[in-house]
Amino acid sequence: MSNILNNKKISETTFRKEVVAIFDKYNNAIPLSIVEKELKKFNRITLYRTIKVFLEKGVIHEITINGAVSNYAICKDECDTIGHHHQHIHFKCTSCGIIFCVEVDRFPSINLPKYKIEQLEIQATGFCQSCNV
Amino acid sequence: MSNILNNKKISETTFRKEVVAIFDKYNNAIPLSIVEKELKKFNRITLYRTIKVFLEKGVIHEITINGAVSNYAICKDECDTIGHHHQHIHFKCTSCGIIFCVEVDRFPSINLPKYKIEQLEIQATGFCQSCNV
DNA sequence: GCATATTTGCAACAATGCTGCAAATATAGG
DNA sequence: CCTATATTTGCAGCATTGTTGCAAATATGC
Repeated sequence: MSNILNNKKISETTFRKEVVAIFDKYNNAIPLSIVEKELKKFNRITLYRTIKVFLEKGVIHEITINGAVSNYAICKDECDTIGHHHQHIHFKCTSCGIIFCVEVDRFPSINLPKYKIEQLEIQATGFCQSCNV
Repeated sequence: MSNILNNKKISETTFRKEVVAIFDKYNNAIPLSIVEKELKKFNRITLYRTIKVFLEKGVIHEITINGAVSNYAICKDECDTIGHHHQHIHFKCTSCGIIFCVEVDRFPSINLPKYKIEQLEIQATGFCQSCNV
């Protein structure tokens, strides 16, 4: 269990460590409402600011599928202040609603003649293993 | 210029026709703020409800990239109450901020062993033709 | 052209998110 | 380990975004 806050040069506070622990506990993306419920002592403003800092510093990344509420997940890859560089797919189960970050062998590449693509984000919806019975 | 409201069995009102005309005018996706500015007589609540109906009936589709404000674009494909079925890519220019629906020759397909994919949404960011100089 | 169904607009409210400022906490240097 | 400085937290208050109930206005079907 590496110290992600130290690694990303973010000062360690009780609150931030607690938030990181919550993200570590889940192996899927979660919305702020879940973070709120898991926090013992919860302050809306501080949470918003924490999330903002985490996003900027590459601790977590944001997943917004189809206008629904944003979900967040720990960045496993080498993300930093410069940017996020994910090569996984965001999968949302239409049955249970959970959003997963799914690693994939070969990440598709796309070429658009008139556009210069710098980042690709692939969002899939369907049924997860638990719901696909 | 087909009558999209009639086709999708939505009653025609002055307001709705005006909103459709605004979407027709742009050949890229636009946020609600632009729709508001283009409307002569603009009522927030009615606009929200109109957008909701248009989304449900498959007149427009929603594009949310990276937690930013949602953009909307006319559905060119066969979308209806059952669902949206797009085979194009959503491209956001990081320079001008405009979001385009870009048709592509072969739309990628992805296979995830543990998941059953029903829909794929591909979002690209980078530079559009105008900004890539 | 009229009766019915749908849509619009108002008031009021709910959820989400941001800012300034003072108190509390963390970090760096000795 | 202790102090000075920098950073973070929490409060009050506000801005934006989106929703609901209800009555008036408008559209549709016959």
